[in-house]
Amino acid sequence: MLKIGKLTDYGVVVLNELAQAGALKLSTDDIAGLTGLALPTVRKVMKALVDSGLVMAQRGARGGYRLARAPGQIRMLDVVQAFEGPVALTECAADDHQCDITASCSLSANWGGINQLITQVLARVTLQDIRNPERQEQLVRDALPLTSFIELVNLS
Amino acid sequence: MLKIGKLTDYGVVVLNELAQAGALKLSTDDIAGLTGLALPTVRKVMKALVDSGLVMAQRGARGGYRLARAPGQIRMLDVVQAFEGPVALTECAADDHQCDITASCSLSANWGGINQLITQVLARVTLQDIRNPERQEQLVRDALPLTSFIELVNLS
DNA sequence: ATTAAAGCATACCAATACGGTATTGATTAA
DNA sequence: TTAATCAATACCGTATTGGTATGCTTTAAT
Ligand code: SF4
Ligand code: SF4
Repeated sequence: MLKIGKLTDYGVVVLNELAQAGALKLSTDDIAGLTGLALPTVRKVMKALVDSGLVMAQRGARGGYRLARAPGQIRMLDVVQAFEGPVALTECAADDHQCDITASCSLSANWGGINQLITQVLARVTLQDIRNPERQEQLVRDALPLTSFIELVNLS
Repeated sequence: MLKIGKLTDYGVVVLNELAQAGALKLSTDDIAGLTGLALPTVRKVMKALVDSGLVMAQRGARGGYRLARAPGQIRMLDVVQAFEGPVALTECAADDHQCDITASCSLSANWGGINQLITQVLARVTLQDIRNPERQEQLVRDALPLTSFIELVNLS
């Protein structure tokens, strides 16, 4: 089950709530209440989001969190990277990392393509997109040209 | 670090070797030797590949493994599913599974789009593609139309 | 039939990653 | 000064994963 971490998922949920709130600052409590997440979990999520620069935090009384940019400027890729680091499908794709057989592996260089494709997809879907169910179908429909193109290539 | 499991990765490496061998059957020992993987690991990998129908096994003396279909007909999606089950980026995307807050989560329905996009990508890259480094760049280049299209959508 | 070469199935273990929780400290507005 | 709020760190239990070992079943060749 190829999946992203729960925390990453929660991150998106929180971002969604922040987008809803707009200019209004939300406290940790607010977020916990709105999302149904446990308080400590929210803290952990917020730390990652703040560290990555996706949300701004203001502390002290009447503080809270707000988005650092417009929802249309927050890419899924940013969120994923905030929680899970760089996208590297294989070990050898990550910097410095290399698996036991990297030396003799004839494919170590060949994963780059898929890696980039996945990255592209994540980079092009924004928080705004994911907030809007109608756009979901649109995205998939738009991807069809890609698939048919590759199909042609494969016939060669 | 969004990644696939090592076993999945190894699966591709093995498939690559089988593709190279063509009609010739490879034994577990052969595969271990060619790839540099440990014998028990190869066994585990082969089980998944056979169960999923991607490779045929013939047992007994002079037995061995060979691809069940042409490399161009083996999709990365098939391999990933063979090792990791269905592609479900979030908990709620998998059948029956649902996270603690699914009930109150406003985004539970909205991950479908990305999920399908990722699936599409994996479905359209074949073993043949990944064996050929030159095709890597081609694939990424072909993806550009998709990205520019989405860019336009985002401006609305 | 016998035998040896293979694949098959299962069970087990260790390490890591992950999710979740608690505690304490640092800021800042009122 | 004080209360509200975020920040930092540290901890722990569990689940997953990767890796290993062992014994059994099938089959071709002789
Ligand atoms: S070297 Fe080969 S087996 Fe190792 S991570 Fe890279 S692709 Fe996978
Ligand atoms: S319900 Fe919401 S939080 Fe739970 S898995 Fe689905 S999207 Fe993620």
